[in-house]
Amino acid sequence: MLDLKFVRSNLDLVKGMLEKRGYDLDLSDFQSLDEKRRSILSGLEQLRHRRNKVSDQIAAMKKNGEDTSSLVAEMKTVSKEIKEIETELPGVVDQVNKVLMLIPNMPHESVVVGESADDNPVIRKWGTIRDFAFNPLPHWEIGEKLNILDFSRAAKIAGSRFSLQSGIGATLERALINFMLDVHINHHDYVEILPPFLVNSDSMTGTGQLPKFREDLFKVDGWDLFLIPTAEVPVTNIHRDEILSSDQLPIRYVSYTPCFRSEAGSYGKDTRGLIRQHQFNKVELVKFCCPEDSDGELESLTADAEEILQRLELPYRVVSLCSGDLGFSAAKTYDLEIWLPEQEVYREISSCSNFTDFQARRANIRFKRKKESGTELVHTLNGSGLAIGRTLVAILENYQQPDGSVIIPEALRPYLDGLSVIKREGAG
RNA sequence: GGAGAGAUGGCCGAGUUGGCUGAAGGCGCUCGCCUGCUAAGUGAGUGUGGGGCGAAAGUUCCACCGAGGGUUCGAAUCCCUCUCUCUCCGCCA
Repeated sequence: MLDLKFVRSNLDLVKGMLEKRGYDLDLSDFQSLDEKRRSILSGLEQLRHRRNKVSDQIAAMKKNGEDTSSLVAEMKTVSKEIKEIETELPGVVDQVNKVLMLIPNMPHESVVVGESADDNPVIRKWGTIRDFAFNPLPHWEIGEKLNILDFSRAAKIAGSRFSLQSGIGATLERALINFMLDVHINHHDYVEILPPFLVNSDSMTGTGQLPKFREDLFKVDGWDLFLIPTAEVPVTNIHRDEILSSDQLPIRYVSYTPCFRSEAGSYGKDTRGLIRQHQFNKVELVKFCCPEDSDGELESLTADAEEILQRLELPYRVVSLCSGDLGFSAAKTYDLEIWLPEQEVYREISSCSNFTDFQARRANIRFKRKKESGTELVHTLNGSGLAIGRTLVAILENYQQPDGSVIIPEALRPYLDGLSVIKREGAG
């Protein structure tokens, strides 16, 4: 969330931002609500001040054996009054917070104003798109023919939007996870994290999934636990309610987890294949840094994710999300989009964002500079590095051969016992 | 799941007849002094959040001793609920 003081003193700026993002949020009574909160609070504090003073006085008088009954009687009514205000205040505070929680982050100054994904500027392209001498197949056909993907049995076991991989299809998934982790750990200086895959509502609130996006989450019945929609949630919450030291920063974590999303509101989209699933694997990059470093850290985080695609020799492009396409918490986002030859489109495979202090304020993640008093909020960033399932899709589709086999990118072969091509195996 | 113990500042750790305790003491850290380096010594300072006043340095008020409620003029201290940690038993990958 944004800083209350910032919103209070820059209300017009915030309203203009909402418009650029295409948000319909009414802030007209925010000011009066905030003033009401403050006036109640200061009245309460005056009463409490009086109570503290007189209580001390009573203590002193009792020591001297003086009669305190009239003061005690007076304080009884003051206490009652305090209690009344104390019951009134949380409601008003909640109202202010509720509004504050619904305001998205201020976009970075470099973010282009636009309405939708069509307005996202392309920053760069990498790799050459292969010229197919035959009609390339979609990955689900390739996978089923190779007997490594089985969607109908996945549906029997769990339902739609689940997948089952077998044989080399399962091994390839595991190889991709290890390959990506190794690159980020050994070449990019990230620390590996294996977090809980279920988290409580405090954590979901800390990273912004709650309260606004509850319907996107799977909840465990009878528990205050949710299945994580991304490793961002547990990993960012590692430092919730902590005060870090500036010489610890930047902190860079990489984490493999499965991700669970209800995909509410995406009926009819990507109904076939691995693109949109209730459960998928992802290697996530998460950073905590000083405010002045977050612009640079976003560039390097994006480059780290790109390197995976480069090593796998998969053609992609980088787009910068425009104001209308930008996520709720993000100040700036680069999407990595992979080329899919069958559909002849670029599809998102990674989303790298700088959240500035927006998540940190909500999750209360602060740091202290050496030789300075006071605390500041850290900046948080994260990005996929990468989505495993979609990478598998990209490999199957971009490396498919006329005979139905699929060449394995060289960088991955050490993780597959040297295997260089996937051919049909085993009966199903 | 059963029985018991605990939760205090960056860390350790006092504080149970309720009342100058925002909290002793220690460690750590910062600044100064001293010692030709290092170590030791020595003096001072050192929580967070919010409100008011101030251009600022600052000043003042309120809150916070796991979380939430209660008793009381007054609670870190008493009562209730919850969460977490530890020990023992049971179960289990």
